[in-house]
Amino acid sequence: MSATDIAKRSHTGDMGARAHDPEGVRRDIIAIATQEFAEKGLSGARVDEIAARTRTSKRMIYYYFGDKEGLFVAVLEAAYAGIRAIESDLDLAGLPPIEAMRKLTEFTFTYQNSNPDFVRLVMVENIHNGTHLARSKVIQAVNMSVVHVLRDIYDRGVAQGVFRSGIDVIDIHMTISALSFFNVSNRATFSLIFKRNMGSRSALARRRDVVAETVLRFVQKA
Amino acid sequence: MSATDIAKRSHTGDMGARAHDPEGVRRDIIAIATQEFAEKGLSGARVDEIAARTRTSKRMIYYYFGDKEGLFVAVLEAAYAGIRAIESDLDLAGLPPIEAMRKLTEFTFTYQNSNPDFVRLVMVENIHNGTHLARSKVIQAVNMSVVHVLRDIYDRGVAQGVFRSGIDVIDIHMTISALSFFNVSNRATFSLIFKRNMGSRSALARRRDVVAETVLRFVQKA
DNA sequence: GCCCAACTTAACTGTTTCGTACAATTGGCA
DNA sequence: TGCCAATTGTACGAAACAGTTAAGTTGGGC
Repeated sequence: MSATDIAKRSHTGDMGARAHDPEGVRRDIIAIATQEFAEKGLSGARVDEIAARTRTSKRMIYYYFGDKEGLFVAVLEAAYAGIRAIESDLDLAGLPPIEAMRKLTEFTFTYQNSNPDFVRLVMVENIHNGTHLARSKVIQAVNMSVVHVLRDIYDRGVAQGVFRSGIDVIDIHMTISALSFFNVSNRATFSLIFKRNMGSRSALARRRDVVAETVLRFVQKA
Repeated sequence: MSATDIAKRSHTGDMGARAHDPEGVRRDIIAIATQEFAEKGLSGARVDEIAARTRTSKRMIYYYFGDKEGLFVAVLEAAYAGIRAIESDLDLAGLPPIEAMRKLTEFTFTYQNSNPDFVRLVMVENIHNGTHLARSKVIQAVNMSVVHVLRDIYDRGVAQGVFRSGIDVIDIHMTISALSFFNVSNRATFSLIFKRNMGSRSALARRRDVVAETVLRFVQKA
């Protein structure tokens, strides 16, 4: 938000965009709105507040996103798109099943703990019963890729005799997600009740290992 | 919370309360507010709406709870008090460690899935970083009882050689909570993305068993 | 029976907040 | 160059909303 006039310059001539920079404005609005919605929820966030922190004005929010809910949908879409992009870079197909499963679990845990905004947006959306996600066409297919990755790992594990058979991969994914998600979503109340700092570097590293072990013990044959 | 007019009668003459029924009014307000806050969040819920659904008026909310946040704190306290009451009736000390651990896990899972309002209130409170829970003196000790129950089960399991040693009981509790909580908190988005009805009777029973198995595999020696 | 404190009601207030009307600007293109 | 469509800024409206004012009512103790 500081010296942001550079973006204009760097644009090639593909589309007129110098003082007019619709994409940049969109991204700017979404970035700020992400923070506000994640921090205060859908009803708690204020359009005026978002607009004030943007490099542009409130009028632009309505111009690009229609209304507050339209903005929220766009924010959700951007958030889900973020995790997908990184997920595909993991290259788990090359690893032995056990290592791959551990790495996938650790990645999920670390990603969610490093991106509390993402987790909180999903919480907010769930409070609203997923109505905005349902409205979005883009997101539906996004997380399905994880299942394919998981399926490959699991099937290889069963074939090699290191994983027991008969497990639903969605169950595995649900377990990995739940254990990773909870550490962020319930950090405030849990830390308070049990007097733990769940956010410290060491606590996170320890819990990450426990989660990975939990998942492995669930799928392994032994 | 249903037929609650008995309380009036049972009141001794310590304080006048017949047409004046402060406790009844309080409970009524809290019951309605619980639904509204759970459904729409702290900012999303409307005091006027809560008041309208109450048998009394908006002025009473301010009379008894000071302001909207005071009401939310009272709602949170009531919600946490609910789970504690039932938890102590489980009598797990009499069961062998493995059975006790399974029963505790199944109870937690079933309770949370049967009380989505409780789960959603905790979600809402976490979105607000636990500031209201921190303000409440009552709740701090509440959930600690679970840890004692768990400690007893775990220690007996280790002593009998069926559980491996060196596990932090808070980790066990966190795992049980996470796996139970997620099934309610993320039901909307998860069901949508993976096209599963996580709320059906059969899906719940199946998942409950998977969760119990996950916990047992985590603590058992084998 | 009457007085007082607890309780209750309805109408009201001052802000906050989403959303819009309308004017103005900008840059590509004919 | 000058037009046109895509943007952008300013000021405002109308409704929603948390919280309050002020005037009761109710019932129990004296």
